[in-house]
Amino acid sequence: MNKSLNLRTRTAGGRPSGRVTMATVGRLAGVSQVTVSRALSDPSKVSPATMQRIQDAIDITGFVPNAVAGALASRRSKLISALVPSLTSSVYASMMQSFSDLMRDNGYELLLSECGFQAETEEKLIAAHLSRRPDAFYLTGIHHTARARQMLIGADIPVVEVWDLTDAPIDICVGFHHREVGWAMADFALEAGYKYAGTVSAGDERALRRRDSFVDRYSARGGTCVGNVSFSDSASVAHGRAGLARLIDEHGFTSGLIACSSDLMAQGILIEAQKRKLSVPDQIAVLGFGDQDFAAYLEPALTTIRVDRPALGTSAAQAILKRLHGGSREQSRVDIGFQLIRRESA
Amino acid sequence: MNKSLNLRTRTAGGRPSGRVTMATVGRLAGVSQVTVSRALSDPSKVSPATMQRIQDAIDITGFVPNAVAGALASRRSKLISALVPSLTSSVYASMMQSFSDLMRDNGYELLLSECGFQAETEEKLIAAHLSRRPDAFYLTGIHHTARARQMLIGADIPVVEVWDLTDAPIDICVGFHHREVGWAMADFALEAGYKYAGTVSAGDERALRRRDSFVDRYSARGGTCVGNVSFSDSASVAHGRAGLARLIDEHGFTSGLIACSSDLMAQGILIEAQKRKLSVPDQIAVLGFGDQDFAAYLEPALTTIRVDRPALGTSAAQAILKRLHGGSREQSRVDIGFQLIRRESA
DNA sequence: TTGAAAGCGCTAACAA
DNA sequence: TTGTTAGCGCTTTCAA
Repeated sequence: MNKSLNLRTRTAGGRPSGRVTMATVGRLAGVSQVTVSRALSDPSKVSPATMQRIQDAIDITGFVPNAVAGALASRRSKLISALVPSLTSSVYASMMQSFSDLMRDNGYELLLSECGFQAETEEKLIAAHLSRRPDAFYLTGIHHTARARQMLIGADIPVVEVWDLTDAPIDICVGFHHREVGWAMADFALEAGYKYAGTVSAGDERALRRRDSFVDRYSARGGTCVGNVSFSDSASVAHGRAGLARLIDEHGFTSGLIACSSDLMAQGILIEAQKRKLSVPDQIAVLGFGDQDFAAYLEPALTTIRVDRPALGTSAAQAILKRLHGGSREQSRVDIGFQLIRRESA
Repeated sequence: MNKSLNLRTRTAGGRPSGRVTMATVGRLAGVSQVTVSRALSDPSKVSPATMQRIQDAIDITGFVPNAVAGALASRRSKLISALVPSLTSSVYASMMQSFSDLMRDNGYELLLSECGFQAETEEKLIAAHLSRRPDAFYLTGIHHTARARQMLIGADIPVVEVWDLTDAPIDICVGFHHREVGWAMADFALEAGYKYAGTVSAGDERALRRRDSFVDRYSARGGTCVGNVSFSDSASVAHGRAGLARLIDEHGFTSGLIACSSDLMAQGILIEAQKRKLSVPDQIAVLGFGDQDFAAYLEPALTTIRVDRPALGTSAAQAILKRLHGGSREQSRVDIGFQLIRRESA
């Protein structure tokens, strides 16, 4: 009684619950510190009566367990590091969402940083994150510096590379072949009867790879590629509009299909076409990438490549969890595929 | 020489650098463990020759400092907890970006979770985050459960509440008055000559607060509010389209201004209007909120409320850093304001 | 079912 | 400039 009063006073005062430890709780409940630890990690290992007293003590003190100490002692941080190129791009965000949901359901929190599109920036962040001893690592893409790979391998934790596929993953990789996306877009363009095409792309490496394979296949099968416009930074509606303008004004594009690196670019093209009173898809056909939320609700509705982002996130999380719990050791590769969704814009 | 060889062998082998500690590095460099710690935290406290040997030892071993142990010993985790309603909404993401950039420049990493729009979910996440002993806490909005406030106050760390303003912040708060936004929208509508108005909103509390103050002011000053449509979840283009449809079909809206809870909604309305061949802004005027990237590039360009999201993020970070370094104790409140940007849609 | 003892890998005094 | 000594608050054996 007296004790609890003391504790309440402290809680009301200056530096409170931060100082409450398992030892404090144990003292109040009349048990040792270890018993408190057990009660929290596995209640079945503690008698119901003891459990109750501990619970009361926790309520009184407002005890919040110190996961830092726990992590140091157990060598498990319950933290997952994640590096994404951009927080603002809803493409990455929407897959991150399903990834983190599943992780959190299993007791893991996310240490998230934005790494941009440069491997050197990523390398520094990997070092910073590894010092926090995450239990697993999420990376976007398959291109990393040699030192980054080395550090990651040295850390001896599950590493998942998402959004792309390679024969030599660091550990696990979940994604799809961007080259095949380009091919599918080219085949579609040809089969739909578009003899002329242009491309508008953002500056990231995967987008450029899709574009290159599109152009190769399209040309190889007899299409005429009128011009390629690319921007060094991320996709945006503004770039989409400027992209169509440049295709027309600088490359003499008059009609045909435009293959975009993302739905956002495609949206910009739709708007610029509308402004210039060019009919879509008759004069200008537009093919997006991503099948973002808005794609089906544009006017005309966007024909695009759908990537199942929730599945991407879920698969990545499942692969990590399997390693973490099950403990399987073999490298794994999951091809999530993609799908061309034909709507009205092409 | 021998030692370094041993270490290399271990690194190539099974469980490597994870086991390398400051003690290992020190042994290799011929100094004690503390000297390694000093060399890393403040090189000026160590002689250049020693520094060099330590650096070599680090390179050879691939040593990655254990920040978990560091945090436990120093009681500073260099971690900032952040809870945002949604990762996919670029509105929150773009402010988080500037927040995290500034934090990272000062050596802090982000523990980020999505908390949705319910205070109960948030409460659980707050508890989980606090157990990791973050050095500061970032919250979205000012509505939290009593227990959440209590835990946060008990943690005795800087807490910043962003996106809204209140007279009773937990600690620091940075935002603007949503009520004033509604008033500004109403005043604009009236002064621009729109006698009829409708609203389309997402389900979050701040959006609803803006809408309510819009409706109050607009009606009070003589405008006629034809109808309000709201959705229980987040804003989207699809909801924008459906919103206009419902305003017209269910509320008999024929002409006037539509005040939206976000630019995304506004965009949907623009598209639906185009589809229905209603001219904007002549028959239907549209007023957005947020001034997102795309707003200026829609057709017609969107008239909207600009909130300086980078400034929001930077201010929040600066306030935290000031507390963390300077150590000032007084509560602070920063009104970041907002601005109506008139373009073509209204 | 419970407890005692020994660390986890660092930082923070205090000495030398 | 460097080292010694104590912890930080937990988890992990190992005993009782």
